[in-house]
Amino acid sequence: MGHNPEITRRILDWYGHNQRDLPWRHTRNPYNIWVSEIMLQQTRVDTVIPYYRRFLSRFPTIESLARAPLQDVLKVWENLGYYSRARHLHDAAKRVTSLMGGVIPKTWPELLALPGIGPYTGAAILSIAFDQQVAAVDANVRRVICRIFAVMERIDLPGVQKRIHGIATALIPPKEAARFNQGIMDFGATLCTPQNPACVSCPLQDLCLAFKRGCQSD
DNA sequence: CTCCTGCCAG
DNA sequence: CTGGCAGGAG
Repeated sequence: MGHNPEITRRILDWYGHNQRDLPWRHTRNPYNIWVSEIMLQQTRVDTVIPYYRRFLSRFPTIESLARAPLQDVLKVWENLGYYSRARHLHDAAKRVTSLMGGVIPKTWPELLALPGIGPYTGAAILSIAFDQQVAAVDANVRRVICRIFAVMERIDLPGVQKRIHGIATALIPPKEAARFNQGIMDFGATLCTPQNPACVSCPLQDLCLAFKRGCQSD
């Protein structure tokens, strides 16, 4: 579909020089990655960091989380908002511990069956923690791809979503899904932003169809 | 599909 | 103060 190794190369290269030093980037522990991804839903990186640290120091393993009373979990989650995320996380930890021997599943259907894990979070865990070749497509990735490939259709149409996902998948370099997914997300979060993207300093400027057409705001 | 949640920009 | 966002649930 949109297989373009040059785009991939430049994103990886950009990421190599510009990646943010975030606590969850120092681990591949699936439980830690999972906690970070749940917290990152609808919540900014800067807000999440202290909660992530505190949560993992209180509940360092999935078993310790599963064992804890919900009230304790909610207490650590206090003021982070979207408390159903904490309830679902706790619920899922109990299921994994009691039904799956405490091992976080490595397959799409098993992961998606856990509460709080949808298509995005499932793909993030599979790629970042388990090195599987799946695209983790969040709002940042959608925006970046729509710009580079000048996807002008309404982004909420299922067919368009499918096409974006196909492009994202085609861009993943062999064996590097973890780095690429995080790279393109960082790229969208810090450079190819919703408003006022930094096109002047963008390493993809000459390949970006939206820039070429002067419509990066659409 | 519609709804939900809190934050944050307008 | 309103409305848009964003990912998942129902």
